[in-house]
Amino acid sequence: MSLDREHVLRAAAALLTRKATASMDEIAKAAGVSRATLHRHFSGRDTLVRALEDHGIAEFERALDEARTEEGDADEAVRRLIARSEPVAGFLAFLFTENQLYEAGINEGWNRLDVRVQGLFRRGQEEGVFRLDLSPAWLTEALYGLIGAGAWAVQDGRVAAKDHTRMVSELLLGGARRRMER
Amino acid sequence: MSLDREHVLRAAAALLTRKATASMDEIAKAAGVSRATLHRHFSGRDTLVRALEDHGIAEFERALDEARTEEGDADEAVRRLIARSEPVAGFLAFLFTENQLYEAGINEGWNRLDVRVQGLFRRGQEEGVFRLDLSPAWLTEALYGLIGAGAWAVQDGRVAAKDHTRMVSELLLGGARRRMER
DNA sequence: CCCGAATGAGACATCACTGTCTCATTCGGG
DNA sequence: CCCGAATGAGACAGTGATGTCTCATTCGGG
Repeated sequence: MSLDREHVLRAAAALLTRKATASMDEIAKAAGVSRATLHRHFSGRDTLVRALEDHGIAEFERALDEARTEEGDADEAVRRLIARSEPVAGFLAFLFTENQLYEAGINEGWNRLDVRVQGLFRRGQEEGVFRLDLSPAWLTEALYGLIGAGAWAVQDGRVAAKDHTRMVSELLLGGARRRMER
Repeated sequence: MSLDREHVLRAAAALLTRKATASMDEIAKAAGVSRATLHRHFSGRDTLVRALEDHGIAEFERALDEARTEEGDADEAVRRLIARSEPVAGFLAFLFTENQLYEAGINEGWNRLDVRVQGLFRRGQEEGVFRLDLSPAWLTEALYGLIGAGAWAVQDGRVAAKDHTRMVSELLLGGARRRMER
């Protein structure tokens, strides 16, 4: 049942990320359902967008939980987080471009995640794993941006799906990690 | 004369990046002109978006020229490119999110730039400056993503404007550069 | 100071999208 | 096999945005 819902949301996120002005008709077609059915599941565009935001936030929070970001080396934790986020990268990309969420009331949910991610980078700095001249806020922003860019590149065939996690991890960690003195 | 145009385009890009469904009325207000005047400059929304794309592409191409990306060390060239792109980062962010350009006919212009940026990263790899396990295509995508994320973070007050270039450069180059054996 | 050009404000018809409805058809569990 | 639930297709009115127009006002160079 909710597998249908998941499928529709996924298609909607993919389309709206690429074309934010898409009509309900286009979204329905992209999801492979009729406009009537789309309306039965999500009464109106606002509801759909809200569901997209909620679902994306919930899924990313789950990734954050499963990655156990408080445990182990910070760089390994970041790597786990990216790997866990990969399946929901499409939703992340949507949330990232949908900056409109900074005017509605979704802030609380999103901010909660933001704090956790920033906390992870801060921990890495305190433990001497990450360089100190790049702020946690920026590293967080960069994480979102790179995951989104990666998802988009995969979806567009410019990068192989199996390389997504490695590409994002290597670039972000390579830039964030402190040079080993040696 | 065209300073007005530049101003309007800049405001439109900033607004549309944040809220892609903004009405012409909202865009006009954001630019500080009346809807009638906005219409006198750009006859219709399509025209405006097209102008935004063209202007963004032209400006980025200029940044590419001025950075002289064929000269000197590749990593320094990338740094110059990021620095030159900073003033037009807002347009870059718009182009990046406006992935719709992959269905219209703007491809040619954009592809031309894409080839040049990828070429720069490829040169860096051939000269032993950049690591080989991250493809030029991905590094290019990451460059766009990071510039966009940076512009967005600055516009939102999470990063100081003067830090934009350094933040983006350090992260991207840190991740892309080959480790010096030493 | 003057006059033409540009602008702001608003009215207006048009149009695409939206949300709701009906009805025929398909699907799937019992 | 059967029946209720879900779906697809389409019609329909309501609504908000759009594009065009007019007119009064402001602006800026000569």
